[in-house]
Amino acid sequence: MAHYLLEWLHLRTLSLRAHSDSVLSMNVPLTQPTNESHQHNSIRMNLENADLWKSFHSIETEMIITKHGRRMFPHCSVSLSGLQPFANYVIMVDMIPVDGYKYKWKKEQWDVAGKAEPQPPCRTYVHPDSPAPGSHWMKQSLTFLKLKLTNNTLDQHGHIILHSMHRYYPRFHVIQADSLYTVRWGPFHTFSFPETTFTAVTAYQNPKITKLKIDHNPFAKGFREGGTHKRCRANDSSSGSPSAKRVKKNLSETPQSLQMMPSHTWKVLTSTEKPQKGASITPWSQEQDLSERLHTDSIDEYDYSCEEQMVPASVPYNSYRSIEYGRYHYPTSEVEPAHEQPAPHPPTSAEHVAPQHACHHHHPYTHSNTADWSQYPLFSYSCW
DNA sequence: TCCTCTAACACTTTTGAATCGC
DNA sequence: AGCGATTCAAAAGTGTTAGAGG
Repeated sequence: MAHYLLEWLHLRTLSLRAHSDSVLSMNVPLTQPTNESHQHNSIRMNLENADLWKSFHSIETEMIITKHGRRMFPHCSVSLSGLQPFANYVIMVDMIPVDGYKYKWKKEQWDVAGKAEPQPPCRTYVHPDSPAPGSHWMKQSLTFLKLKLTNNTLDQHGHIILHSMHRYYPRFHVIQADSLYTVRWGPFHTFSFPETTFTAVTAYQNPKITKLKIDHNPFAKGFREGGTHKRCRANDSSSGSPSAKRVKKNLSETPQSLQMMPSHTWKVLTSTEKPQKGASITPWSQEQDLSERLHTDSIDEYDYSCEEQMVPASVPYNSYRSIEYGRYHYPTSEVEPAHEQPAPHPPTSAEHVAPQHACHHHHPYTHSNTADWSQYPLFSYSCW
C-alpha cells in the first residue's frame, strides 16, 4: 500500500519536473501572470528563525552533507495558521534544486562550475508528528530538526540525498489527510522561503559560514571555546593553525557582512486564484531568479489548479510562497469541474520520466493527469 | 596540482532509563 | 500505584583537518 502510494506520488510529479528542466535548459523568459486574484484559502506558513536564515543567506548559506547524514543548521522551523483545527494534516519537506548548475568556491566567492549532476533519488521528509490535527500544528511551531542531508545515493536511512556543490532550497508541503496513506486525496499547500536557499557542501568553503555556525549552533560550542580541539591544541598554542587563523580573521570581518535582505511577503494563492499581472518576483536574489523562473514558468504554463504569486509586502521578511494543488482527480474522488484545464503542453510521460529515478510506476492513470501536481517528486521511493 | 570527499578527533548537547520523593 | 523531578551514562551531533582519491 505504502509502496503504491509512493509510486503514485512520485509519478504524478515527474512530468512537470521534467518540463521544468526543459524550461530551464531553454531559458524561457518568465511568463506574465494573469490578472485575476483572490484569496481562497487562509493557510499561512511563517519561517520561525528567519533572522538566522537571513544572516546565513546574506553570506550564502552552506549546508554540510555527509555519508551518514548531517542535520541542517539553521534547521527548518515554521509556524502554521489557518488550518482547520479538527482536520488532520501531513507536513512534509523536500529539497528542490535552485538551478541547473554546479558550483565551486573560488577566491572567496561561489562560481558556476558547470552543469549540474543528474539529480539523485528524490526523497521527502515527513514531519514525525504527521498526521495531526490542525490545532496541533498551529499550537506551536514545528521543527524539522531531525531532517538529515546526505550525499550517499545508496543511503538506507531515508535521509534526503543531495549533490555536493549544488544549490537547493527546502519546500514545505501541507496536506490535508487523515493518514500517510490518504495523502493522495488531500489538497496540497506548498511553501518555500527564499532565504533558505543553500549550497550543499561536504566541507565548509566560506569561513564566514563556519564562524556563524559556531556562534549559533550549540553543538559546535567546543570549537567556539577555542583551544579545546586536539589538533588546535597541538598546532595552535600560539593561534597559528589555519583554523584558528580563519576564525580569528572572521571575528573581525563577519559582522559587517551580515546585512539583512530586503523584506517581502509572498501571498498565498489557491487553486482558483490568479496572480496579479506584473506581480513582483523580487524576493529572490538575482542568482535565484533562474529557479524562480523555473517555478513560475512551469506552473503558469500549466495553469492547472496550482498557481503561485509573489507579492512584495510591508511585513518584514515574513516571506513565504504557496501553491495549493487541487484535489487529485481520481475516479473515486469528487467530481471534477469541467473548467479545469488540461495540460496545454502535456509532456509525454515516456520522454519525461527521468531515468535517474529508480521508482517503478504502475499507476493506472495517465501521466498527463499525474503531471499536474508538482515540478519535483514529492515523495521518495523510500521515505517511510 | 587542484579540488572534493572521508574519517577520526575532542568536545558539547540531547536523550532516555533509572531512581527518588511526594 | 501513579506522577513529576532529578540524576547520570550513553548516544548523537558539531567543525576541523590530514590524507586519500579522482
